[in-house]
Amino acid sequence: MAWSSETGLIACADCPLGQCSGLRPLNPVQVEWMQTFKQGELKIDRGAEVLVQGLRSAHVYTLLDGVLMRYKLLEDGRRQIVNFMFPGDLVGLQAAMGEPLSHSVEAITPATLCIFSRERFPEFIGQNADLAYDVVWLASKEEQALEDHLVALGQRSASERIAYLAVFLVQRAMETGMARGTTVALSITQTQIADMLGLSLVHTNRTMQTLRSANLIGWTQAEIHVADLDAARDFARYDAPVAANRPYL
Amino acid sequence: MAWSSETGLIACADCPLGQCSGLRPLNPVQVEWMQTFKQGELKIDRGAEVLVQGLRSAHVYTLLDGVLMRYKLLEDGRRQIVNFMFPGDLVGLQAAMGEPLSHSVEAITPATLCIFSRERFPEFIGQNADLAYDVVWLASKEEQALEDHLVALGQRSASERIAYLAVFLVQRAMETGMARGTTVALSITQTQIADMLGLSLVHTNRTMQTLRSANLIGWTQAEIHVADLDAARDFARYDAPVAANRPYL
DNA sequence: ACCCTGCGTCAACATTTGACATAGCTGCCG
DNA sequence: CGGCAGCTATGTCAAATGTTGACGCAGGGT
Repeated sequence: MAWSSETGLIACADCPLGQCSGLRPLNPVQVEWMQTFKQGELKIDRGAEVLVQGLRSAHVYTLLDGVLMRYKLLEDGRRQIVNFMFPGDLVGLQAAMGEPLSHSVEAITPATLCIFSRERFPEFIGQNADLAYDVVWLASKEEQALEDHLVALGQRSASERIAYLAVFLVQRAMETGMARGTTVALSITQTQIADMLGLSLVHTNRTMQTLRSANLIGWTQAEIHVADLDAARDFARYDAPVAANRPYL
Repeated sequence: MAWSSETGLIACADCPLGQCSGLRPLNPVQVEWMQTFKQGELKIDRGAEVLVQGLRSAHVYTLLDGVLMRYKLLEDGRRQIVNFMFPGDLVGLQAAMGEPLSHSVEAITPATLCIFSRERFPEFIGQNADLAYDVVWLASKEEQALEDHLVALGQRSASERIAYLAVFLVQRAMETGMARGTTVALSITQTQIADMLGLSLVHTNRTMQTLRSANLIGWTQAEIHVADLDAARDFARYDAPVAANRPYL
């Protein structure tokens, strides 16, 4: 409280992520420890870039609010969206390793991020075993998500892919308290969907219409609505990962 | 030495990975620390399963010698190979997190693995900051590899994908000292290539023939040979990641 | 009010890729 | 030795997906 009133920033003790039912709250010692590493906050609009492919970033972030996407660009302009990031996700782990980034990160909703120093990251990991473990946990989960995306791109048909992505996004939104029931207010363009799933824009459009008229996936500019999650999961042949208690920093 | 002669196992001080030019050797303190965690070795043949999707494993491994593949199966039998693993890679990080595995791991050459206890992994991470950092580093690198695979599946044509995979494998083999020049003796079946790249077996076969007659990629049952690495990289539009000094455990 | 621009939609057509059937080759094993 | 299993190779055809170009609608700036 003192911290927030002095600095105008959110104190770690008041971290909004603590309210999030899908996330495991930090204990008081950890909160205090995190607080010493918090450097500030970043508030950005939809469309703003957080990190740029190829550069080394001086910061690592935790996403406090909003949704981001990570993508890679080829020189010829092709874009592959690699994953979407929800509150509690660690942004820029590669930066923490002192490496140039292999991808860019852009906000797809207005977003708030918590800023940490890249330089102090080794110290951060070294001095608190629990949190080091959590970092590994998050990295392992991220890897698991990418595996699932790989399966989608490699093995599934266009309609299965779109159903898969809808289920994936709705689930992540539910975990992080961003969903009302099974509906998520999230504006994702069809171009973004196409770039994530490796489909052409037009084919994405056609396929989405088919799924919509089959009443499987209701996906509009404004929101994603999956009436029957189980039916959609079944159609996409996607086994939902068990919602473990996700840590955050 | 004492250790190896007493137990018949390789002592960490004699770890074959220490000879590998692409890997950063451990310092003596770390070697000693690793030694206390080493539980044994696993020697397996081509085709043997190391880890099985859906199960919890009691062990985590480091690959000492050989090549493995990680894959996910769908209930209907479709298989997506997620990545290949080379000496020095950490196998079963998810197991270390106490989670059921999201993928299986199978040897594609005879292989030797170093066995660590899953239960003691938190302790391992907690008591040695350097090594904890290395674990995060490895996880981050693995994530980067999966990103590259995603770009391949999402954005590249069949021939680009095959060229990409050839370059990827040759590079990893070169880093780990498994290549003679730009040739790698590694038996990968076309079915495996197809399952990795999301192509049908038949189309994979045809495309490989095309690449072979164009003298871009020489890929046979017995070995992968890329005469001109730069040309192949260029064709696949694949930017080789800088070969940083990879740690190992 | 105007003109941008971004986004979703539609139709016609081209291309890539997959499916199926079949055959040759090799190594293994009884 | 014969036969089976796994792998690579070919041909033909069908289906899935990509490409191009055009239209309308909404929002934002001048």
